[in-house]
Amino acid sequence: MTNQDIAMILRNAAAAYTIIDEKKHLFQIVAYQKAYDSLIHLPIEVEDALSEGQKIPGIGPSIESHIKDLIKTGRSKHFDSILKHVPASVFPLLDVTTIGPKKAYKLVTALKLKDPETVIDDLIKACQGNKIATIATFGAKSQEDILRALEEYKLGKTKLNRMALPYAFELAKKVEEYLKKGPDVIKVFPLGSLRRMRDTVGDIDFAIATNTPEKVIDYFVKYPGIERVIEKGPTSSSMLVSGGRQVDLLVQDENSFGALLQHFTGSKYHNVALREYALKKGYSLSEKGAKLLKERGQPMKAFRTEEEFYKFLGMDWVPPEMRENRGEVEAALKHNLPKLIELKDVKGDLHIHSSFPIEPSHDMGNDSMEDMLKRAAELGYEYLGFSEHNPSTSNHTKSQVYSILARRKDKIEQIRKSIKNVHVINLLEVDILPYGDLAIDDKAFEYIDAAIVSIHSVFKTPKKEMTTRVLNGLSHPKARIFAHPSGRLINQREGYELDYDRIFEYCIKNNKAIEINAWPTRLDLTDQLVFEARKLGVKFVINTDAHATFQMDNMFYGVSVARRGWCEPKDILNTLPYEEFYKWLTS
DNA sequence: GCCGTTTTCGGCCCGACTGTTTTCAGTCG
Repeated sequence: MTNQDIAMILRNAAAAYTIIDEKKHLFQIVAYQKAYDSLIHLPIEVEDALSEGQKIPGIGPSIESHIKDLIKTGRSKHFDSILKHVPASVFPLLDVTTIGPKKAYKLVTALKLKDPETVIDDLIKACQGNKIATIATFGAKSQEDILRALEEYKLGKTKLNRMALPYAFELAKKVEEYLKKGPDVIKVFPLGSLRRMRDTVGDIDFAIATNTPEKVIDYFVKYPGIERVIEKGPTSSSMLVSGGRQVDLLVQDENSFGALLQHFTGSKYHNVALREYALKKGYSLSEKGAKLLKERGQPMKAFRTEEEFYKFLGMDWVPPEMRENRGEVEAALKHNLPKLIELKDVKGDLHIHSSFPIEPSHDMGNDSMEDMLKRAAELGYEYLGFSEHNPSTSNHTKSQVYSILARRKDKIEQIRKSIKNVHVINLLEVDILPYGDLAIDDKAFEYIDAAIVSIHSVFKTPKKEMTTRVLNGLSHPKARIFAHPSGRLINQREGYELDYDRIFEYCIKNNKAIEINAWPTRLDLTDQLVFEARKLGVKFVINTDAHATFQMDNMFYGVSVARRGWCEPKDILNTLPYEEFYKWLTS
């Protein structure tokens, strides 16, 4: 049973309780939803976490015992007894936007839809047959809305569908440019998971400071790429834009804009933690500001900036990337938040594919070493590491591999003489083969300073063997960096399975680094695992894996992953000056 | 059912928008 499977059972149990008796089960519902969220974001398998006695947020003794039943037997008496009160056809509808547990239940019971496999299509037919409008509390308009939601669901717009961060960035940029030109727009900020730099983003959220909200919202829904208005009120609005993506807008005056920024940046659980803390201090927080609870009629305390908002609570300002309720609230109260790494701290990029004709095992870079170095200088780097893929071993004899690498070494020596403003490091991205051998032999290693090692084949290897494979690959003295460790491609490919605890332990013990790969659809290692690894003391290198000069600008995505993992400069080896970094690399 | 920020017992965020209602329920973020 996967984390996802178990999470869905928790979500369904919460929905079932909502249907059965929401008031009676209010706090179990919240608890199950929290546990669901926690499992969805858990970077390792829940089975492993529990068997090692790891604490998972939102999972206490009761839920833990039910999960253990599920893992052991595939069933849980407890969840079965909750779920049996509700037709199974309710649950698929929960992924459809605008449909929650209550509506789903009303619909499937009123229409006698029993089959979870066909419930979506059955409901579409019911809408087309005008069967919804006659159900109590439904009407013609809600029938129309449900039909549209179902059709959009069929096209891929579900509650779970999220886009990779870089696509969200591109879309947000377009909308932001439009919004900035709006009437009476004082400030525009993209917020939500985009501002927190999550690897995937659901909706694109914006906040605008203005003194004429109606005008701004009218302007918002005239966006040229709009498909339809989802909702439109006096202070907020949502629209669907082409491509089926949702853009949300909140609007507020400048004087209380700080609270709005804070609110709309989230995350939900960060905000809940803040508000629960404030309640104990006697204040109720919202996007409007802070209200003193005991003195009714008192004006709302407004905040112009986020800094003022946090300061009011006795907290330091929390960088958006940290707002996931992973302990940042406590740290901000104690004034000991980490001083997170920033883009300007990065002094070099070590994973660069140039167009040097290395006749590689995989793809080649587009631009010359000289061009890549020119860009490195513009970015203010002290050093750049070339890490082309190793020469293909199926198309070359060993001696051909040596001679290619010898030519490459000569080329690098030559460049080192002519280009003095950036230090050049002679690396190579070497495949870890299915049984853990590296793709090139010891003699070939003599032509390079050190190697990045990574997996590019046979992804479906069982966890234990995959872990051994990686550790074998890393055991070579010149193998110093484990690149894109999970192999995942966002929305395209799940990563392979690894025993990360063993990998992290090995890296710490043997002075190896884990790469944070900044390739926009990789963002690998993932931020949750960076968070765990950093706590243990793992060191990282942030690399772009650039195959062209412009891709070297992706470094900020990698820095964001590191920031979400609470990394400070000391955790990231390529913040070291050249001499120190090179010393580590070749030690 | 979870959790520890005045708490191991007694709390549990807050508000906007829509549709079908004549005062509210449901969904969302």
